[in-house]
Amino acid sequence: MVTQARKERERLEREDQILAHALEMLQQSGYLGLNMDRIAARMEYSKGTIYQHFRNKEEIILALANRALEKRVDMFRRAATWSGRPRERMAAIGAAAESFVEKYPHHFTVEQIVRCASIWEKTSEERRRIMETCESQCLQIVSGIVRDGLSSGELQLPEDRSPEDLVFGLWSMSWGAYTILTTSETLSENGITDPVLALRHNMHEMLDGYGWEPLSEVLDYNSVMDQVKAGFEREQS
Amino acid sequence: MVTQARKERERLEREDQILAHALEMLQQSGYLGLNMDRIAARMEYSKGTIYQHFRNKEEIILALANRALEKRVDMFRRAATWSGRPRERMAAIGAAAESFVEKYPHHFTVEQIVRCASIWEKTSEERRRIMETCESQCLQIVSGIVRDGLSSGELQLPEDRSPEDLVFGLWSMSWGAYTILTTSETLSENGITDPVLALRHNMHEMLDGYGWEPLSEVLDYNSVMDQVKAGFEREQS
DNA sequence: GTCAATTAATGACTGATCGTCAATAATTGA
DNA sequence: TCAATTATTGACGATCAGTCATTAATTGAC
Repeated sequence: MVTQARKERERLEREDQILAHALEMLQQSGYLGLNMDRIAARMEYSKGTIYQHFRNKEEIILALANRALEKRVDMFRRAATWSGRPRERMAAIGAAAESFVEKYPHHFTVEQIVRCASIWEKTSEERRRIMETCESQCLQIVSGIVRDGLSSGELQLPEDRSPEDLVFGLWSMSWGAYTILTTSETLSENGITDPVLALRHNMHEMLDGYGWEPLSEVLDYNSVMDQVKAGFEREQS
Repeated sequence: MVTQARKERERLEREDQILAHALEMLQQSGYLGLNMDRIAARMEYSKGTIYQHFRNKEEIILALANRALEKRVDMFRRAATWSGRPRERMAAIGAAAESFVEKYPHHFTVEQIVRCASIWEKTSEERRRIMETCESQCLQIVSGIVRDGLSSGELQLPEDRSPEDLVFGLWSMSWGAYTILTTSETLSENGITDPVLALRHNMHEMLDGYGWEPLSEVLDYNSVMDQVKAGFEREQS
C-alpha cells in the first residue's frame, strides 16, 4: 500500500522527464525532430515504457501544449483581478499574454504544431477536451471583462456585436502577431522593427475604435502593462 | 529543336499535375497524408521521375504555397487600384484578402504548414526567396495605401508609429483570424458565430481607433468590400 | 522464505515512407 | 544505323512510429 504511492510518484516523475526531453527536442529541431527512440535512449528506458505513458507521439505534443495552456489560464485569471477600470484590466490581460509568451516561449511552436499537422485526430478525446476547456476559460475571462465594461457604461457595442466578437479581435491579433513574429525572418527588413510593441499599440487602437473609455490618449496603458508584467516577474522568483 | 519546345511543355504540364495531386492529398489528409509514392502511382510515373521535378516533399508544399501567394499579390495589386479614398482602398484590400481565402481555401493549410513544421529549412533558397518576395510585395502594397492616407491628411499616426506598424496590425489580425477559424472547432460554442464578419468589424474598429477618416460610422465599408468582392467574382467566370 | 500471480520493462520486429542510384529504355542527331 | 545523350524505372537503404511476445521484477498469500 505504501509502495503504491511511491510507484505513482515515480510514474509522474518519469512523465515529467519524458515531457522535458520531448520539449527540448521539439524546440531544437521541430516536429520532425521529436523522435521516440531518442527520447527512450535519453531516458535510459526502452521505447515500450515510453509508450506506457503516452499512446503516441502526438499525445506527448498535446500534453506539452496543455501544460502551458493551464499556466496561461492561471495567468489570465490573476491578471483579471487587477484593480482598476475594466479597460485597465483588459490591458492587464494583454500583459499576461506577453508574460506568458516570454515565460513559455516554446508554447507557440507547440500550439502551432497542434493547430496544423494532422495531430489533432490522433490524440485522445480526454486531452483534446483539456485543451478546449483551457481555450474556453481564457475566452470567458476576457469576455467577462468586456461585460464589466458594458455594465459600467464605459464601453458600448454596436447592436449587432457581441462581446465575443471583440474578444475574437484581440485573440486573433495576438495569435497572428506572435505566429508571424516567431516564423517570419524578414520582419525588420519589411519595416516592422518592434512587433511586440506594435501589437500593443494596435490592440489599444482597436479598443479606442470601439470607444472603450478611458481612451489610450487619456490613460497610458503601456505603463499599466509594464506594472502587471513586473508583478508576474516578481512572483516568479 | 521543335521537339525541345514540346518536351518543355510536357514537363510543365506534368509539374502542374504533380501539384494538383499533391494539393488534393494535402487538403484531404494534411501534411502527413502527402505521400510521394502515392503521387507517383496516381501520376502513373515512377517516383524517380517525380523527384526530377521536386527535390523533396517540402519543395512541393512550398511550390503550392508560392502559386497561391502569387495570386494573392495579383489580387492585392488590383484591389489597391480601387477608385476611392485611401481608407476605401484599404477596405478593398480587406475584400481581396477575403476573396483570396474563398478562392484558394487550401492556402491557409499550406502556409500554416510551411510556417510550422521544419519545412522551411529543407527547401531551396530560390523557392524561399519567392515566398519572401510575395510577402514583401503584399506588405508594400498595403503600406503604400497607408502612406496615401497620410499624405491626404485623412490619417495621422502618432510620432512613434510607422505605417508598417499599422499594416502589421491588419496582417496579424487577418492571419490570426483565419488560422483560428480554420483550426478551432469550438468557435460557435464560444459565442463567435460569424468570425469572418467579426474580423471585418474588428479591422474597421482598429482603423477607426487610428482616426482614419472617414470613420466607419460615416462610410459603410462593408458595402465597399461587398462591391469589390463582387468584382473579383465576376472576372473569375 | 517460497512461489504463483501479477505487473513492469524490453527490444526485435513490422510496416510505412522518404530519398537515392545503378540499371534500363527512349530519344537524338551525326 | 548506331553511339551518345537523356529520361525513366523501381529495388534498395535508411529512418522512424508503434506493437507484442518474451523476460524481469514485484507482490502478497501461505
